[in-house]
Amino acid sequence: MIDLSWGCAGYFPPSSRRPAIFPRSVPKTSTPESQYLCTFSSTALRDFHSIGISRHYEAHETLLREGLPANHFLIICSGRVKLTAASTEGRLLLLRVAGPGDILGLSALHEHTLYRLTSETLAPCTIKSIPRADFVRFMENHTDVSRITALALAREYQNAVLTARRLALYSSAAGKLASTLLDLARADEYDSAPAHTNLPISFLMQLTHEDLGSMAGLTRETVSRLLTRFRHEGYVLQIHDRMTLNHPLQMETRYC
Amino acid sequence: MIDLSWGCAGYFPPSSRRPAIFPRSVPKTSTPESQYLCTFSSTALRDFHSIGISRHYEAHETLLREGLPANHFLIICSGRVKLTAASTEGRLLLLRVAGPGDILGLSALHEHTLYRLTSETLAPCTIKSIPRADFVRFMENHTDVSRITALALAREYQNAVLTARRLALYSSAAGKLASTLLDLARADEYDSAPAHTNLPISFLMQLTHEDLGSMAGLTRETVSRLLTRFRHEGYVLQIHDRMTLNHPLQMETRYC
DNA sequence: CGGCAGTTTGACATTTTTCAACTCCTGTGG
DNA sequence: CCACAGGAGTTGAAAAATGTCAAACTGCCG
Repeated sequence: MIDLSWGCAGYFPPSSRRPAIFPRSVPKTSTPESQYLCTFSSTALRDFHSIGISRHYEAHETLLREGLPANHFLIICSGRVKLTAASTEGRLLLLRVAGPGDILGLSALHEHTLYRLTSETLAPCTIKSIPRADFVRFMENHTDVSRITALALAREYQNAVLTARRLALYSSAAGKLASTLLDLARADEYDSAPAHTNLPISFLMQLTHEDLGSMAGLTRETVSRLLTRFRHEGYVLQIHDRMTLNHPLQMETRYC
Repeated sequence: MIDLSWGCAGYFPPSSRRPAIFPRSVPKTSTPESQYLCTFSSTALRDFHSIGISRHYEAHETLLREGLPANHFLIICSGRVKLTAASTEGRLLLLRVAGPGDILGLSALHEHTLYRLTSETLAPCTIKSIPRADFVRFMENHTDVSRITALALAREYQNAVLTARRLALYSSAAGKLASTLLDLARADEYDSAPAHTNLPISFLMQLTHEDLGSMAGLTRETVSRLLTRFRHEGYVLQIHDRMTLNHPLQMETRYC
């Protein structure tokens, strides 16, 4: 019998006052070709529960810290985790918000390296921690785990490239913010559909202006100003936590 | 007998007038634990030559193009390749210069995706092209290939994160350029040594100001101005193609 | 020698950051 | 129940920095 106590159910606690949950939808169908560790699609993963230690974390706890030796992999079973990099002066870069099935500490694939990102829970989380050596052995014994890990890494890589792109290529603040919003919306709405339609996209915006600034490389005030501008221009409609991008394509061609 | 025609010798053609080669030193010792496909350390790689097609490329040819379907992996056997992303207005982001042993097109790990970067030869190159499906099968049959690919991906990931960090966290142009130079120097000098000493670091700077600008997210003119400033302040010494960072640590704390 | 690619420098314009003040909302504790 | 503190969002004005445009300089190669 497969241990499902790691179940990656789609349930998330009601959003607290402090926003900060950016929901990436859980894969709709758990196909046999699943890309996520916690979905247990493969028989090879049956002994997944035999390694590592699972733990529950409260919101706003730090899991990994940038600069410390990378000796563990963490697998998110439930909850949301913020991945950031910090500068000495307190400036932050928010790379992404990870969810169930995501693997943290992938830097640890290389021996004797340091974590490059800090990860911090946004909501209560269940997270499995696996020592580097164990996970590497686990990977080598199970082709599937290997594949799933590679895919996770590839996702992280793509995301990092996208972030770098955004920061470097869009010289204007408006471009950076617009591209950030579009990425968030598309990541949320379609988890796989690549088609860029011009239909309005609606999604739960649970990041603060400050968080958005950290993603786009802007200050809080600039984000605020730009959002009101986008609103006036009809690109953005926001009701409470729900943000709608009315003309995604126009917005993209106009600013990006 | 192992086919060594893919040999990743450390030979690079004399630098052409147009600089642009950023030499990352080839791993000094080919340990049994080698991290590079082309070193043939593993017996499992003996049939590496049986798949894919090898080809020679001249300088300034385009190998992969951003936005096209990702259906091949390329493995650099010799030469240098520039990885860039472009915006619609012609702005460029130079993510890194890849060398022998590096794998291009890693986006292709996910099915039905597009290349996210354009790769372009900087010098004459020998490059092996492997269709997606073949390489994936190859990976699944050989644990070592799988491991090496994962490590390559992890390197790309780290690099992308570093780039994003640089672009987002160092708000001043000086910070961005300084960090770029430090990264280049350290990647060149020590391929593995993580120790950040304060000894002068000297390396072959074969990137144009424009290339540097593309890495740091700055314009050519700004790079020029900053370099003269660094020179006056004694941080940088440049004789022809050889650049020396005299006080790496001071430079880092001063600007980064 | 001419031409080209890369570099340097100046003046200027534009943009975003910075600093500061103010509002709104929520959760807490008296 | 109310007052208050604190986080988040908004807005304004001024400052600082980089981007833009333009022109001249350098060294190399044919």
